Amino acid sequence: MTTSAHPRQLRADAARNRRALMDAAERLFAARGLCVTLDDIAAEAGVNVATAYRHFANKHELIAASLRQKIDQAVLIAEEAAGTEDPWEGLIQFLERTLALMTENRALHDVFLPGQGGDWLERLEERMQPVVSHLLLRAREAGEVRSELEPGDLGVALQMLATVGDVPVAEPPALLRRYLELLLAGMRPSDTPLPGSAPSPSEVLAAMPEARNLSPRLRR
Amino acid sequence: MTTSAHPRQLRADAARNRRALMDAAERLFAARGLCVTLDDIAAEAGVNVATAYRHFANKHELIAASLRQKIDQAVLIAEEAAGTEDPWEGLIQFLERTLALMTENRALHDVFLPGQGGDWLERLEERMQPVVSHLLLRAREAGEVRSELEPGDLGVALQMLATVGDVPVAEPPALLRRYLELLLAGMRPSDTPLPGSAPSPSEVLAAMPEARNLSPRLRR
Amino acid sequence: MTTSAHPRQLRADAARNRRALMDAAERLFAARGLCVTLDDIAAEAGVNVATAYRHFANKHELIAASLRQKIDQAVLIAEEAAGTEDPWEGLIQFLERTLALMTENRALHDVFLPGQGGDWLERLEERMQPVVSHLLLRAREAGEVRSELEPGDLGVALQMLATVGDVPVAEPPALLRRYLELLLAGMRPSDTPLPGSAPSPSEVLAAMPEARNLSPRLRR
Amino acid sequence: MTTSAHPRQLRADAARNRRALMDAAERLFAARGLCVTLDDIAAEAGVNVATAYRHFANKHELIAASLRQKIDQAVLIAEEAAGTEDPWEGLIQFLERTLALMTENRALHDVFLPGQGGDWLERLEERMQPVVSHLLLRAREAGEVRSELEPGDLGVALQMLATVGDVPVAEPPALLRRYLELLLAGMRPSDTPLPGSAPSPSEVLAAMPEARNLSPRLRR
DNA sequence: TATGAATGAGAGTTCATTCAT
DNA sequence: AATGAATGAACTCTCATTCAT
Repeated sequence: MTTSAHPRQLRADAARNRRALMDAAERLFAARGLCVTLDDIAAEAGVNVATAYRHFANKHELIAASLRQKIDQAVLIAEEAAGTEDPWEGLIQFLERTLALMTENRALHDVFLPGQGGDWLERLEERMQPVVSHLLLRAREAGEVRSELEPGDLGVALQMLATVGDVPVAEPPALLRRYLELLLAGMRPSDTPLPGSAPSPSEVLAAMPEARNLSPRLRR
Repeated sequence: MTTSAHPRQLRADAARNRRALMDAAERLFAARGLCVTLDDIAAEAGVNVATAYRHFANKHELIAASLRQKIDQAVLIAEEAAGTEDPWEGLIQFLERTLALMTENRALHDVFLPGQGGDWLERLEERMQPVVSHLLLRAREAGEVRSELEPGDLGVALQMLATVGDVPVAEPPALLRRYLELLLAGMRPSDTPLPGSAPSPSEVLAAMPEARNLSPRLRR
Repeated sequence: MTTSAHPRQLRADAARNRRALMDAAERLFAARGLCVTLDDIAAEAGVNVATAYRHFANKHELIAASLRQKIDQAVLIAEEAAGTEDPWEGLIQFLERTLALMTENRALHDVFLPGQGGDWLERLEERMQPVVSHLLLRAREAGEVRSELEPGDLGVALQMLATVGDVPVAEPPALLRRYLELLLAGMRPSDTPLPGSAPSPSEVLAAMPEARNLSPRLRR
Repeated sequence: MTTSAHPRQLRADAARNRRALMDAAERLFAARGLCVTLDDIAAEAGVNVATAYRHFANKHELIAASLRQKIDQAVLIAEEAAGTEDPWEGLIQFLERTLALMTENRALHDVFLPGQGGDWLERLEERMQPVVSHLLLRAREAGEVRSELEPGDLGVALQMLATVGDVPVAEPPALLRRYLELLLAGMRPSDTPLPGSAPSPSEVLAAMPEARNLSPRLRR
């Protein structure tokens, strides 16, 4: 029922609509969370709901698309951080900027994802994994962080820090900085190694979504 | 009519139903979050929805009652931890057990709180604050943790760790343990002090609620 | 299921409760119309809803009982008016005082009555009919009113005037007086007789109820 | 979204549905009063409730729309009556035809009107006032009615007569005619003037509504 | 292809009435 | 006889999704 095999190139107006929808979704998700109505998003984009359904099979898909976009930015951030001279600074920069990206959009860390959207998660993993691994290995080899620290740990750290963004204080960035510092301190080499092992990147990703904030309707 | 003003003694069957409702609510909240419908809760409890409304003025009240219960347990945990010999062990025990409590019930960390229910939050703060302060001061004075660590930091740490509970791994407790250890390492005395300052306990509490997972209907 | 054949004499406390319920009903109906809940009435009376159901088979019965009471007063008013010296003054007095009774209680003229309650209507008719007839005949014979005026016309006149009570003016009685006077002027002997004929008293009574203001629930 | 802001041209099927809804509403309001449920109206119209909500923001809006329609007809009637040769006949025609309109639809005289809908009431007054004034002044100047009769009196007269429509007789029009005649007789010039003064038109209008027959839910 | 319109399946809440103590 | 508690059937309104133009 969906446009079987979208041609690579959309008609100009269709592409414009798609973009308008994604932008609207990003704005509204960021402002009001995932519970905004598709009607609202369509209205914000200046198109009809049905048009939204021509571009996205359902609300999940639109959310996924909105996130995918953010994720592209995240990959970029990681790559830039990996290009830094100092391994330790690179790590910090990666965490800080990714965090900023996440907290800009509340949808990004209380998000969704059931079943089918999974593919983009995997593609994310493919792209993210090598650069984050590199970022971390560099730091490990330079003796800046504990040797048992794994890429998955960084993902969890980001998730945990994103949580801090919900605390209503006057200076959110300062608060984030405080707990980032706390975690960084914990990551430093130590005599007592961390127990257990990090989750795999795909497990971390599966957590991010975690279906929070979806209306019951979508849980089914 | 409301929860608070209930007569001292309920009739046997009413008490049974009330208990069944709270248990059902706890189970479903824990399993599916706060977005479960009252119909579902009532069904799970084996009573009619209207019965739920006899016991709780509205959905908020039921949620509040369910949480209040958990919170009593949390206070107890903190008190027991404060009774421990070793300050460091006490801190660990407090964090571990509170965390277990929180992860048992997903409602507890994506919870709510609109308007009038606010009173119990404050009562929680009143009861929790002194014992947690004591717990932390002891550890600080014993030189076990950084001197700039404040009670609010423990609250944030709990929130962050609760997030970890959402990561879908085979051994959730092991994962929690890993990141608890990471945070504990970060809390140890250090030459580079943490920047900024901790949020006040009431800010931390206000974050816990954060209206996540409430059905849009209840957001109003 | 109802107390089959209530003994003439109720137990003292039962009688007290019945009275309390009727009084409460009268107060609340007068103040808020027939849409008040039985729970509210019971609460106002200081008893439980179930007690209300012991005394009255359903809400209709309570309403009926509440009205019956008013109607007894109406009969009394008619009898006193019939005892007046001047026929014309008697008529006026009857209309004025009955009107006052009706407007005191908004339930009385936007009231109800489905099926079974009908018996009291008939008993009302039996008692009211002769005295009103007498009141009117006297006035007709004295040449004070048109000869084609019938008892039913007075009923209709009362209904119409009661409507006036709903107009929100500073001086409701003055307004009533104005239209009473208008109707009285119309009732005076005239060369052009009124067309048609008056409804029978029972038709007038059936109109009074007229099921206005009953919640859909009761319409069934 | 609301009625008022509808695009000039509805699509054919939407217009059909809108019409069906208004017709159904008119039928059911006329037959059972304003307490009918939207579900019932939608069912009668052969559409889903949600469709009703697409056309009318809520029950109030539907009621208002239904009445507005009737009111347009009422203004037309008044204008035609004002165009009559004979002042007295014009007055009679106005009352008779308006009455017929009102009794056709019981919603019209036990109607409502909360808050924002108020504008149409005022617009009604603006349109109705001048023509009714003219109608009455003509008759007064021609010596056909008492000189103290005011426009507001006609409004009250209509309300009172509409009440008569509730009396369940074989020939309702004949009954109405009888009491119309009674009131007309009372309006004729007389030596004893009417006491008090007429309510203002807006007071009369405020009475028409009077929130009768609205389901408790809507009373809020 | 994009739109306006329609829809079914709830969600939260209320109330007349009945059951069990 | 009176109560506390329970209930089922509504009622208003919403939303993700599909149909028809």
